[in-house]
Formats: sequence, structure tokens, C-alpha cells
Amino acid sequence: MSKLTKSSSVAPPSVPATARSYHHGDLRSELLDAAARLLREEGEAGLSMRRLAQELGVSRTAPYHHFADKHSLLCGVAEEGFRRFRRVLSESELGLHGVLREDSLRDFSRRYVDFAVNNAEYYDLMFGGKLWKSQALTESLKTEAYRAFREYLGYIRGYQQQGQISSEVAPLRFAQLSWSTLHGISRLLIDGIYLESEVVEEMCRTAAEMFARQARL
Amino acid sequence: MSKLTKSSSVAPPSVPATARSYHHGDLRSELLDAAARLLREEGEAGLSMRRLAQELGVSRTAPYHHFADKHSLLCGVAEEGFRRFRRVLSESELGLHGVLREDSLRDFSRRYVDFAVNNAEYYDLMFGGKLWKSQALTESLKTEAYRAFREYLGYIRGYQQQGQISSEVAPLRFAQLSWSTLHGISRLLIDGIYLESEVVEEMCRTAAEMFARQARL
DNA sequence: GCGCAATGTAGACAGTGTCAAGATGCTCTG
DNA sequence: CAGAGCATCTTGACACTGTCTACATTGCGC
Repeated sequence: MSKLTKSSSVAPPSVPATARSYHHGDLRSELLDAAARLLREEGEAGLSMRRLAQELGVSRTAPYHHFADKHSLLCGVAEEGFRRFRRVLSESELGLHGVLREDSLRDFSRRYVDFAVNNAEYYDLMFGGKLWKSQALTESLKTEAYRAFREYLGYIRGYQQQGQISSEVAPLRFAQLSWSTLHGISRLLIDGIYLESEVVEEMCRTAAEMFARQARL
Repeated sequence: MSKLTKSSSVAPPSVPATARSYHHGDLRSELLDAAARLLREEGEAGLSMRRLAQELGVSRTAPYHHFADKHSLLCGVAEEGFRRFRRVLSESELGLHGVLREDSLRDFSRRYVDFAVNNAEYYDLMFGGKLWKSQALTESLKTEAYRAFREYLGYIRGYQQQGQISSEVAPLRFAQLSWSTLHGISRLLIDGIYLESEVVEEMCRTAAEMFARQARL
């Protein structure tokens, strides 16, 4: 019984006053939120299944009734990340399908990189080897993950059909290449390699310029 | 004494016949090699300090006389990776400082991505958040890491001074942007995201084309 | 109201990184 | 050649991890 350390935490995580009576109520989604929070605040090393359970005031093994294992839990977090990611990207000018201007590419690039940098705890899982290399992505995660890229590819195809992108450009290749660039910028920024966060703006501008030239706008 | 499992390994790792007598002889470098091998064969999860020690037939804590902790060991592996990386890149046509052609950029890109894909166990450490985020890179690793990029930047500056790259291009920005692209391609390939290894060649070709246009060759 | 499925719990096991204390043997100085 | 000093290696211990098994409690549908 010595583990009710929850009462010692400064701000109890929004439990509705009725303290809790054996059954938690909404453990699954609270696990996902707490996991993301721990990752953000303390990095990968700060997240353990046991710690997570303790933080939410349940026993060590309770989370296993909602996620088969740690891997599944992380897939769940990544999935939530993709939902937020798609929402951000879909608000981009790029989806408007009018005239394709360099500004639109810049806006998209900026949104992409900003999301990655400001939601690194999600981005790391969404586009990191940790989950993908395991070759065991949740089916729902796979769906969500590919949808993001497919939507982007759809934009490119749309613009090409409207004659806004040279017909000599292979849409898939163009999409992969520009996505790679944005991914590379994001990764270097997040990990603090060769790039400082002060240059985000300029990197995105130059990247968009490069994309535009490649598309022969 | 039951831990001399080394004799049970199929191919003893090139020990000079004189089996070993308390002192190992060259543990440090064997640790680095074995660590890279384990990472390659079994991934990050397959590498533990204890496993490493057992594999080399020494006690669990012996490695700690050569590396302060696991982190330092990994820094050592990454450093070796950078040495190999620089060697590969320096053989590129890009270093020749004659006329800059798209072919040179393609050759460089190809070498970069090929190294990353075929030496993923090194690349992951060299350019992964695992070490960089810790903010505690070994001094010698930092040196080696920045040297790689500085050499590349040097190539770009050299070509610009020879009038091979438009003076409107900021060399640092161009270097960062193209490096980001190559990094992004490599990461997506290694992690198996959106890119299949069959398209390596074409991605590199298209990337070089894009770089060349940006440089206004 | 009852039974079952969902959800919670404690106990145990093998594995991890790493610290502290002690054993061994190479090397160099006297 | 003796022996001191030091690098190296060893065993023991600790706190932590993910996850398995077995058991307890509860809410919901009949």
C-alpha cells in the first residue's frame, strides 16, 4: 500500500474529484497522454511502463490490460501524433488547389518542420526507427501513417494535372524527395546536429525555393 | 568459472592462440568491434554491456575499465563510424575541385546514402538523437563529427569561389540544405518509411539534379 | 440477481546499467 | 632481481526494467 504516492504529486492529473474506486474510468487515454508528457519532459529514458502506472496511481500491470506491451503503447502514442500532424498539414495553403506558388510550398514546409520541432516526442515515434524497424506497426498506425504521405502525394498530383508542375517531374519521386528534405531538416533540428533552431525560417524558405525550381514553377 | 563460454563460440575473434590469462590484451578495440557487430546483427535491443562482456569472455564489469559507461562506449563506436564515413566521402569526385558537374553531386549523394544504408549500425549512432540529444558527446567525437560537415562545406565554398556555384547562393545554407536532404533520404531508407531500397539510385539522381538547379549550374 | 467479461492487483523472474571492494599481473624503479 | 604501483579484471550487490502468472474486484447484460 506504500505506493499511493499519487497523493504526494503536486497537481493530480485532472481526476474528477471522486477519487477512484478500483476501476479507473479512462485509463487507456490517460496512459497515452501521460506517456507523451513523460517523453516530452524527460525523454525516452524517462518513460517506463511502471513509472507510467505509478504516475497514474494504478498498479504496475494495469496498463497491460489496455496495451499488449510497451511497443503497442508507443504505437498508440504515434497514432495520436499522426492525427495531430495531419490536422496541421491539412490547414496548409497547399491543400487549396488553386495556383501553386512558392509561398504555398513554404507554408507547408514551415508547418511540417514546426510541428516536428514542437512535438518532437510525437515526431520521434511517428518517424523514428524505434517503431518502424520493428516491422510490427499496429494496423491502425500503418493506416494513419500512410494516409499522411498519400495526402501530400495527392496535392502534388493535383497540381501537376492542373499544369502547375512540369509534366517531366515524376510526382511520386518529387513527393518523396521533398518529404525527405523536410524530414532531414526536422531530424537535424530535433537532434541538434549541424542546425540551430534560429535558422528554421530560412531553411524552410530555401527549401521551398529549391522545391519550386525542381517543379519548374 | 562457469563463464568461459568463449570456448563455445564457433569462431574465436582472432585472439593470438595464447588463450588469455586474466589480462585480455586488446579489450578496448574488441569492445568497439563487437558492439558494432551486435548492433548490426540484432539491433539496439541486442546490445548490452553484460552481453558484450560475455561475448568477449570477460566479466560483466571489465568493459567499465575502458569506457566510463554505455554512453561512452557508443560514442566510441560512433567515432569509428565517422572515420569510415569521411574516408568514403573523401574518395568522392566532389573533392577534386575541377569543374562542378551534376555527376559529381550525384556521386557524392550516392556515396553518402550508400554508406548510411550499408552501415546503418554506425549511421544510427553518428546521426541519431540517442547520442546527440544527451548533450554529452565525447570531445573527440564532436571533433570528428563536425569535421565531416566542415569538409563538405569546404567543397561548396571552393566551387563557389571558382565561379561554379552562383554567388547568390549562401554556401552554408546550401550545404545544410543538401545535407538535410541526404540525411532525410538515408533515414527514411534505413527505417523503412515511405522509401524502398530499390529507388536509392533514382532518388540520388533526382536529388543531385535538384541540388544542381539550386546551385544554378 | 447473477454470471461473466473487463479491469484491477500482487508476486515472481530474468534481464539491465553501474557502483564498491577485492584479486591479479604487467611494468618500471631501486 | 625485489617489490611497489597501477592498469586491468573479478565477484557481489542494488535498483530498476518489461512482462508472465495467478488472483481480486467490479460493472454490465441477461
